Amino acid sequence: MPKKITLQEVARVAGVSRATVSLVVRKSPLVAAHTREKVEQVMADLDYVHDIGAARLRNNSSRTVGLIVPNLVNSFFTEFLSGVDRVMEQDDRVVLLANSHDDPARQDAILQRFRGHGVDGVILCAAEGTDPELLHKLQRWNLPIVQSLREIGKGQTDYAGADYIEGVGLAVRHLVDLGHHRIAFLSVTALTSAREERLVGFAKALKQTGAEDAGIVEAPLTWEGAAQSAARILALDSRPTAVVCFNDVLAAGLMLGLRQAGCEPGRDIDVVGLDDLPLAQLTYPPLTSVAMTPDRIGVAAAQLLSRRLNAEGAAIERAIIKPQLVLRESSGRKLG
Amino acid sequence: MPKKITLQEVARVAGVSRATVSLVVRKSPLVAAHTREKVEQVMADLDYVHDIGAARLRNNSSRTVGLIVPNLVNSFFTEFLSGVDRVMEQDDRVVLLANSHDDPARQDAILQRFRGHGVDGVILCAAEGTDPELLHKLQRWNLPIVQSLREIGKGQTDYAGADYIEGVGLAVRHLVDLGHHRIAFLSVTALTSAREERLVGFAKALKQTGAEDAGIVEAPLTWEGAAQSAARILALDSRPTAVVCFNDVLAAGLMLGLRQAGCEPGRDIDVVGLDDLPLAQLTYPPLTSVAMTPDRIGVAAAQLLSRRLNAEGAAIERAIIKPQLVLRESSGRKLG
DNA sequence: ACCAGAATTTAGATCGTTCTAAATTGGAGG
DNA sequence: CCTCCAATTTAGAACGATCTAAATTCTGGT
Repeated sequence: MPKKITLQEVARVAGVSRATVSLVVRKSPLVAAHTREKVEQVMADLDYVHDIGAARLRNNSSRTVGLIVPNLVNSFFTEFLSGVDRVMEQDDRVVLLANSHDDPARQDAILQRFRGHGVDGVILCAAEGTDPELLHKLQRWNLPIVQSLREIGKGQTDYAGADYIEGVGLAVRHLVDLGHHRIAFLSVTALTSAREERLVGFAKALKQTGAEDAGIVEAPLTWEGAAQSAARILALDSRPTAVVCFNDVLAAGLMLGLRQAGCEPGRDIDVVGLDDLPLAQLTYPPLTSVAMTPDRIGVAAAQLLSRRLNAEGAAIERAIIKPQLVLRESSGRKLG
Repeated sequence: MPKKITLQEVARVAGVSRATVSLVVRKSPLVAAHTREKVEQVMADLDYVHDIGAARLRNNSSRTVGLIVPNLVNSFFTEFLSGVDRVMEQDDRVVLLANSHDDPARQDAILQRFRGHGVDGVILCAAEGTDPELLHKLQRWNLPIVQSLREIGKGQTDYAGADYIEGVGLAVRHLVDLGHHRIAFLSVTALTSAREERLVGFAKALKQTGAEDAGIVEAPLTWEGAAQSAARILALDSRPTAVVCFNDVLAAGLMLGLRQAGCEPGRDIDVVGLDDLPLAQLTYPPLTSVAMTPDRIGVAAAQLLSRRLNAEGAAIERAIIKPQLVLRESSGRKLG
């Protein structure tokens, strides 16, 4: 087993001091051009790798960030993840990924683990039921944090998210434009800021347009759950002519359930989803949805974190991505 | 800014030496019960966090593994990822995630970055076109590696994957059982072991069952590409009565394209996918698919890596997950 | 040739841990 | 009370980098 190549070793071969090699590694302008060249040559020859862990010990920057998501099966989060990764790679940082499974205890454990690994900062999509006290703890730990997609302790940290109030508004206004009056909302049982925001958006849009709230039905966040909720939606006192759904997965499940109940989505009842995941194009009928571009949110979150890592005391900032309505066939036939 | 709590500090407060605290942290049986208790109390009081980076510097184990995937939008990979993460969390390791975007150069850069961060090992889903020489490089670097889902240099490293030969076989046999004779295969353009394996499986299954190869059509790995390939499939010399698809995304796209061409999947032509992603349940008609349980593959890959990290010189091992046919409505009506 | 000041280079301490080898403590047996 | 051995505890040197402050080498101007 050949021994590890260290700064020391490179220095010896290049005939300079450790400190000089260190400067070269960090691309300091202090070192003379010809020395730099020689050292770089030697580094290449010896296949030297800069040990970032050792460096962090001294200078306190691990070029590492933690990312905590509540879930890895929903492609909304994975697209988000993809956006984060892209920016971090560009920034030459590495992403430590962890899945909280929407469990605050697990989330705590993950944060401790990340702390132990010396991450420079964390992007957090808070687990359902997270105690807002967590933010103070992070502050005490001096761990820079950006929240995303879900927010606890509104406005206390940087935040990147989508404008779901506007998103639901787009959906409702679209339906009203088509002539709908009685609109239902298919929500979820999980208590997150994501849910609250959409409900607020729904109420607001109804008031704005004068449409009638045909009822809010809750389902677990799976397509099966949504399929089962179809019956409950069809049984609402004032039967809705259109349904806005918490997200595309629920919308897809709902359409399945509706069709099983003999009610054809897009003809007998209109359905609109939120998020515009790829699957929205593959359902039958293709699903009208409001695009939330999770990858762009991921990019925004990553940029917010980079900014904060570079400028310690920067003011708290929010990046809210504007949603966009994407018309497909689950809604759109003009009504009477 | 309160100064960082270190072993030294804990030792001072507890009235013991640094070394003793270190032993407590690592749960060594050497330390006396009452000392251990006192030290643990102090650690809790001071909110001490074990600096794993510093530890690694001395003992060479970072409790960190790298995971490289070629893609983060395909939910096959994210379920895989989810499985890996679960095992690693249990094992108290942290996952460094990176996306190679199927680009070998980027993949190289990622490996260098991981090396700099001192990962204990890597799980690699090799990018398309990766030079098999890479394996030797990794060996020289002394970096333990497990390949998964895609394999370069067959049999040279641990590998976890699905049995796509058998998977395609299940699909074909199912179709033949239904009475199909002329079966086409919708493949992809990307040159990976994943593709080769399926083509082998297709050829083998045809021979086995005596069914006729109605043609192999290639599409880019997107549902749009697959939709466009529908026309080409319908125009094959010997028009197929059933199509087996590279994966569910292509199958879903294909069904869309077929329907646009006035050909109803599940009635006029049967379609079978591979992978059984969640979306297979949401397409119309619901897609018959062969379940590859990517999360289980992820679990297997993670376990292989753990094993290797614990036992340096272990023999090379392969974990091949058995596929399972899931019947839905895109195939199944008995033919003449 | 000499000197000030800029441009480079460097020695040595330090980051927070673990390792090695040795020191200390405590009991049992004589 | 002393000896010996096992059970604990510890001092001090690593690990591979960066920082500080000081030393050295270059300049050009006189």
